[in-house]
Amino acid sequence: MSCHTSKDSLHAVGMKVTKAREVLLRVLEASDHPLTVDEIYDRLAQPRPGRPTIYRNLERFIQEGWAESFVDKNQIQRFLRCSTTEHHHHIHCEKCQRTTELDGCAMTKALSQLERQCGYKVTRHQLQIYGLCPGCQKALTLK
Amino acid sequence: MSCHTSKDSLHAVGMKVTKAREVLLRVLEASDHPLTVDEIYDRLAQPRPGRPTIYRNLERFIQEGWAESFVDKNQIQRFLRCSTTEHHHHIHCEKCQRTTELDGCAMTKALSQLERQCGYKVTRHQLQIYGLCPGCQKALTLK
DNA sequence: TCCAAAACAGAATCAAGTTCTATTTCTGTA
DNA sequence: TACAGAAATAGAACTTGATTCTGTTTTGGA
Repeated sequence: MSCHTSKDSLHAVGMKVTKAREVLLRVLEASDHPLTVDEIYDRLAQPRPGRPTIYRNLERFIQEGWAESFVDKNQIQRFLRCSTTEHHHHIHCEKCQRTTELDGCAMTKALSQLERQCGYKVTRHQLQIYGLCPGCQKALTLK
Repeated sequence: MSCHTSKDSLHAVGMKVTKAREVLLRVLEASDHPLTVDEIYDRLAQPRPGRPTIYRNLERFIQEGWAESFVDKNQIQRFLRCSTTEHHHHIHCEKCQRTTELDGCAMTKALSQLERQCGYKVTRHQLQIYGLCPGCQKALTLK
């Protein structure tokens, strides 16, 4: 039984194991949708890390590929845990906010075609996909 | 000779023709890359509209489909003029910041395939593509 | 157990963006 | 051309997400 996943991960990349880091990873993992720093803050039991600590560590997590952030439509940064460090995208349910990690990237072909069309050399891209999750679709048809 | 394009556009949608709006549209049109509100502000001759006026009108322009905004990596909102109200994307040069409007959307097929795979009903998406424009590629190979 | 480096706390600060109210500008009508 | 009502602007004040800074605490290897 492995109760030490986060500890091991932290060690593996040479980061010290601190309360703040363990609890932050736990909060991110427990959520099925991306969280703002305020939401993370509210979910932490006292005594809890301060906001600067939260920001600093989330930044580190992103560097390691353990998490991603994006800016939502209210211009607030949201953070979510990723289960893979491979390039991938997410789909967000517009109704319940649930976020699902997608396998791989569906755009590779379209992008190489694009390169030929516009003359640019594509280096990277960001894609946010929004929709209705299966559960919310069902809820709508029942009305 | 049509010197009244912006005036006509404003009338067409029932917006009053004001100095602020004309000058804002002109600044957006004159730039080949997306501008922050501060950059727009700096390009306006005095007496110039205040920041609230700039934000308010850019918002209106976006509603009309005349412009788009996105949040850059420093979390600052940037605005760019669009030549079409059709759904489309842009590619940004990472070196010179130039932005090019792309024809149509290359993702339609990939998204409907995605729907079948993940069970979500896709409602909308955002795509930012980054790369090197033809000019900057050439400049690199000459070094 | 001890020590140096790393990490944290918390107040202060920064700055993008918004709100609010008084004033000005625009445009249709006479 | 003058007027009136509606729309828009000016500019100060405010909100708030995010960062900086300094002194203190924690971590982990020796």
